[in-house]
Amino acid sequence: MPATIRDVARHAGVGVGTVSRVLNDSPAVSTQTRNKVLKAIAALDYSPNVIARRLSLGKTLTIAVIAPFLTRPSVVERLRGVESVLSQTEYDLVLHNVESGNRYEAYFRDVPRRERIDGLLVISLRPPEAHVRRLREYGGPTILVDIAHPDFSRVVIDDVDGGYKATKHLLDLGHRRIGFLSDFTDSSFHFTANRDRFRGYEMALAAFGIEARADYSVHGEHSRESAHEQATRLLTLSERPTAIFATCDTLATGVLEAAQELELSLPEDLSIIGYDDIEIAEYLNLTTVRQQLFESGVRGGELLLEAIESSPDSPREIVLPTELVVRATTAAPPEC
Amino acid sequence: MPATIRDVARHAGVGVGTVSRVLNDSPAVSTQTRNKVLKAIAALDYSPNVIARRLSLGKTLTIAVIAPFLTRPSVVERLRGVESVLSQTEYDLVLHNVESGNRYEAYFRDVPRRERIDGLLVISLRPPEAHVRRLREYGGPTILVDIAHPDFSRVVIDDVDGGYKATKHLLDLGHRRIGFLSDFTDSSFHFTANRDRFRGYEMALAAFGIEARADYSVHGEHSRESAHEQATRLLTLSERPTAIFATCDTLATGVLEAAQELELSLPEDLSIIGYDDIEIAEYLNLTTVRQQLFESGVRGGELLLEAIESSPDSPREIVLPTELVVRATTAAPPEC
DNA sequence: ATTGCCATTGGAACCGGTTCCATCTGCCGA
DNA sequence: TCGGCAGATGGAACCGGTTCCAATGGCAAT
Repeated sequence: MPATIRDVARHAGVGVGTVSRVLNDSPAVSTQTRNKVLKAIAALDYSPNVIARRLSLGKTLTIAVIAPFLTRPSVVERLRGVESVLSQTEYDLVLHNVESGNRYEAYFRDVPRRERIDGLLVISLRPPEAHVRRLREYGGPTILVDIAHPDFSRVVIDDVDGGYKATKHLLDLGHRRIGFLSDFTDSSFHFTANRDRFRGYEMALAAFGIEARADYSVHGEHSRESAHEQATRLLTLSERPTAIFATCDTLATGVLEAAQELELSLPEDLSIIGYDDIEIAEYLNLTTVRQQLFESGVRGGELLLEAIESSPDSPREIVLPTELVVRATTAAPPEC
Repeated sequence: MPATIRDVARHAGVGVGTVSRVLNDSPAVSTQTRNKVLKAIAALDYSPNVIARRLSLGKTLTIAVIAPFLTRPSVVERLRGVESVLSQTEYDLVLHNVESGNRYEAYFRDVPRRERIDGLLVISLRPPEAHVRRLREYGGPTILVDIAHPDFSRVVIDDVDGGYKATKHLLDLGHRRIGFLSDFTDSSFHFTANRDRFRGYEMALAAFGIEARADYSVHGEHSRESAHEQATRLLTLSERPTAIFATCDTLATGVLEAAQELELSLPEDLSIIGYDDIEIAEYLNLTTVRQQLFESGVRGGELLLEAIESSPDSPREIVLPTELVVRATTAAPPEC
C-alpha cells in the first residue's frame, strides 16, 4: 500500500496539516520542519493521492475533450495542440472520441457534469441544441474549437475568408467554371465549416459577377472514395468545371484520383485546390488553404484554462486567419 | 451545487446506505424502496460524484496511455483502438503524448503510481530500463502495444515476418539489389520494430544466398524529407538498388519523391514497398505490408482490462500477423 | 408465546487529502 | 513583570461516496 499523508506525518513527527502545508508550498512552515517533512516524504516514496486531493478541493482537475473522428488528421492536429497546453498543468485530459451519432448525443448529455469535470473542450462538433442549456449551466466552462456558437467561447477559423481566398485564387487565374466539393454540409454532427467555405465561394464568384451553379456544387461522405465519385460526376458534366475547390485535402485526393482516371493532366486540364494543408498536401504538391490546426488547439486549451480560473461573463471569440498556399495543382484554365 | 447522496437520502426518506445500494444495483433493496429512491434521484437530477466514488473504492478508474508522436497515423490508429474499448467501460482514458526525450523519461517516472492510475498502456515506446522496476511494482498492470519486453504483457506485430515478407516479395520478383530504409533503429525512444523488420530483411536475403550490404541500409529521421534524402543517397550509388524497402509508408512517400526527382519511373526502373498500410498508401497505390493497427489497440485495451481484474502471474503475448498488399509500386527489376 | 432466521434498512466509520481554528511559543514593548 | 501579537504547529471536521455492522420487523417453526 502506498504511504499516506498520515504516515508521512508520523514518520516526520509532525501533524498532517504541516505535511499538507509543505506539499502546497505554504510559507507558514519553518525551514527546519520543512526539511524534516521532505526527508520523510523521500524515505517513504510518498506522493499525494490525487483522488483524495480532488475530493477535498472540490475540483476534479479533469477536463474532457470531445472530438470527432480521430481518423481525420486535422482533428488530431488540433488535439495535439490542446494536449500540449494541458500537459503543462495539473489537469488530466480525458478523451472522448465520437464516431457515431448516438455517442455524439450521449457524450453531450453525460459528460458535462460538475462532479465529473472542471471544463469541456469540443473540437469541430456543434453541440446539440437540446443540450446547450446543460453545457452552459453545468458549472464549468465549455470551449469550442473550429465551431461557432454564440453561447460559448470559441476558437474559430475564418472559413468564409478561406473559401473566398481559394475561389478568388482560381478566378484570378482565369477560371470561370468552378466546382465546389464538400462532405455533407449538415449531417447530424453539424459541422459549420463547410457552410462557411461555401459562403466564401459564393461571395468570390459574386465579386466576379458569376452566380453559383447548383450542378457545380456536390457533396458526399467524408472519404476519398466518395470525393472520387462526386468529382467524377462534376468532370463528366457536358460543360465541366475547369477547376474544383474541395473543402479539405482528403477530399482533394479523391478529386486527384478522379482526374487521373479521366486522364486529365494537372494543372493544364484541371485546377484543384484543397483546404487544411495537412501533411500529405505538401507531398502531393497540392495548392490549398492552410489553417492553423495545432494553434487552434493551443488557443482553445488556453481559453479553457482561463475560463476555469475566472469564469468570464461573456463568451470570447478568437478568429484564426487562413493562408493561401499555392503549389502545383492550380494554373490558368485551358484555352477552350 | 450538485445534489449529494445525502440529499437524495433525505428527499427519499431513507438512509444513505440504501441510496448507495440502489446506485450499485444491490439486490438487497425492496422494489418499493428502490422506486422511492429512483424518484428522488430524478427529482434532484442527481448523479454520483465519481471522485468520491473513486476515493471510497480505492480505485482510480483511470488508465493512462502513453503514446509517442500523435503526428504518426499509425499511432493514432492504435489509440483509436484503445479508446474504442475503454469507452465502453467505467474507465477514463488519460492521454500522455510524448514528443521529446525528456517528457519520455518523465512520464515513465511519474505516471505509474497506484494513487493515480489503475493501469498503464504504452504504445510503440520501450520503457526505459531504469523504470522497469517501478512499472512492475507500482500496483497496476502495464501493457505494451507494438513493443516487446519480457516483463510485460503485450500486443506485438510480427515485424520479423513482415520484413521477411516484404523482402521476399521483391526477391520473388527478381530483385537482388534491395535497399533498406528506416528511421533511427535505436533512438532514445527505443523503437524495436525497425530492428525486427531489418532482421526479416536479412533473413529473406540469406534465404536467397545474398548478404545484406552495409551501403544499402540507410536511416534518418522519421519524416518524408529525411527519407527523401536517404533515398537519394541510395539511388545515386554507382550500383544502385533496384528496389527499396521502407519501414513505414510515410518514409516510402519520401522515397517516391526522390525517385520522381531522379526521373525514375515506377515500377519499371525502381520498386518500392512500404509498411503499415496507412490510408494514404491506398491512394498512392503503394505496395506495402499491412499491419492491424486499430486491432492492436483493441487487443491492448482488452489485455489491460483483464489484467486489472485478475493480475495474471506471467506476462501474456499476443502476436498479430501482417499481410502483404501488392499494389502498383513493385514489379520485376529492369533488364540490365 | 417464544425463538430464530432472513430480508431490509439506517448510519457510523472510512478512504486521503485540505483547511480552519485553537494552541503554543517566543519576543517585543509598556 | 505582564499583555499582546505574530509565527508555527496540531488536529478535527469536511469533501461524497462505499461498506459493514447493528437494529428492526415479519414470519415460520416449536
